[in-house]
Formats: sequence, structure tokens, C-alpha cells
Amino acid sequence: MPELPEVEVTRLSFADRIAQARVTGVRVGKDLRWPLGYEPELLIGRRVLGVRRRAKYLLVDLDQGLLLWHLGMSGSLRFGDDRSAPTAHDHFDLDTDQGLLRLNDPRRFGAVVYVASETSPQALKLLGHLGVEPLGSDFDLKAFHHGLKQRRSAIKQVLLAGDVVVGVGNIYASEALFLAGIRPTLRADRVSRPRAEKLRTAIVDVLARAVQKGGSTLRDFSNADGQQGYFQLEAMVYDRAGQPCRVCDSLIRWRRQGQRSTYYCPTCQKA
DNA sequence: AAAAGCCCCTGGATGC
DNA sequence: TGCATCCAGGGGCTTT
Repeated sequence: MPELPEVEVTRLSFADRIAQARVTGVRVGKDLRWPLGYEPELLIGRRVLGVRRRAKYLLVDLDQGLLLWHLGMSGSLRFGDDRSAPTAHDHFDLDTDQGLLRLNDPRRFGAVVYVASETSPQALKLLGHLGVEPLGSDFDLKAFHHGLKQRRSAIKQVLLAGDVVVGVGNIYASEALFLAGIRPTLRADRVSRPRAEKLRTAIVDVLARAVQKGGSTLRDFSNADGQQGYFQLEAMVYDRAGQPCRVCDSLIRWRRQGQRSTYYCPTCQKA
């Protein structure tokens, strides 16, 4: 469910409300991808300083240490006064004097991990290899093109790997490559500088627009208030195999690329 | 070092 | 209706 825009929209929907809250309780449900790595009770009494995002991770800063939250493939957060009994897929609660932050994640690919600092070994293992933030000021053409030059695998895989640029998931990778007119199978090191610039712009546009629209992802995304993404960003190619391209009417193609589905227009996107 | 595959897990859609 | 199969927004880990 969540790519960068959904994670960011989630963050925006509760960051202000949880800031300065005091932790009053922690409930750990079924196992997530990784254990918390800390005694839950020791979090009680800590103060929440704020919520940041790095790639698709949410960083909940505490007055001592921080919690890394990842929504995996099917996770979502809720924050509010509703303290009703957890349902089948509610696997982690952080209760505070300003509301309950609850992770719901049917597939349990998500996780909540406590780390003493952002530079601790556990934190570095998860965050250390990450590439540049696409909506930040360091996402410039020179660095992006240089990053692509180092890689011989397909451009789509490089985008998904997240070590050049982060936050671009399977949907937005297909969409951005369409907007840039680049075939997903093109080797990254063969993307010319002008095309890298088109792609850079496409990534920024598609992600920023999705954040602005409140998280556009298909199906079931909702923010920490439970509000649905408006889903006003009509996909150009994603999940549209066999349907006519919205630009040229060619039929959109599907292929499997690195265990994931990829969609592209054979006419608009060149190798 | 980089690239390619392998999994973790549940649920919905589809097909027989 | 039941059962099998395939697919799903991620990403760390292991193997080439």
C-alpha cells in the first residue's frame, strides 16, 4: 500500500497531534517483520518530540531514542482517541496522553523498531544504505545521473532498490518512467543526461502531486485519521495492461521484472 | 561490488 | 460451494 506519498501523508496527518505527548502504554501484538528490540515497558513515560520521515520509514523521535516504523506492504496507522479493543491485524499500539497510535498490518511485513539513536548499528542497518530523498533539495540532476551511471541493471529495478533515490515504489516507478518516456527495462547506465533530467522531474512531479492529493494509492490507503486518499491521480500505466494508452492509444503492456509487475506503453516509452 | 532470487505473510480475485 | 492458483503497494538477506 504505502509508497513515499502515502507514508508522508500519514506522517502529516498525526505528527502535530502527537508532538510532546507522553507515552502511557505499549502493546505488542503478533510478530511483525522484526521485533521491537527493546522492553516495551521502558518506553512508558518517554516524551514524543516529533515525527520525521526517511524514505518509507517514519521516525518517531523520543526524548530518549526513537522508534522506526515501517508500513511494509499492507500497513497503515491510526492516531486518535479510539481505544477500542485491537482487531485481528492491529499489531502494535503506542498509547499516549494525546492519543493512541496503532499499526494495522494484515501481512505483517511492517515493523516497529526501537533504536537508541539514528547512528546505532541497528538504525544504520536499516537506514544507512538509503539514497537521496526525492523531495529534498539534494535530488539534483548531477548526482542522480551519476548514480544511474554506476548501475547496469534495469532502470526500474534501480529506482525500486532505493540506493540511488528513495521512496519510489512499484506504482510510482511505472508512472514516472511513463512520464519520462523511458522503458523500464533500459539499463540504468544507458539513460542519457537529458533523459535522466526528464526522469528526475517526473519522479518529483508524480510524488509531490500524490502527497498534495492526500495519498493517491489504489485500493485501500487511508491516513492516520482514517481518511481515504482521494485517488485523483489516474494511473497512466499501472495496472492497465491491455487498456489503451491515455496518450497514444497503444495497448499498455505488462511484464514481470524482478518479481514485480511492470507496466509500460510500447509506443510512448523508448529503450 | 553489484545483480538476481528468495522469502516473510494474509487476503482478495479468478478459474475449475 | 469448495479448493487451487496467482497476485498484491516492500525490502533485507543470501547466493551468484
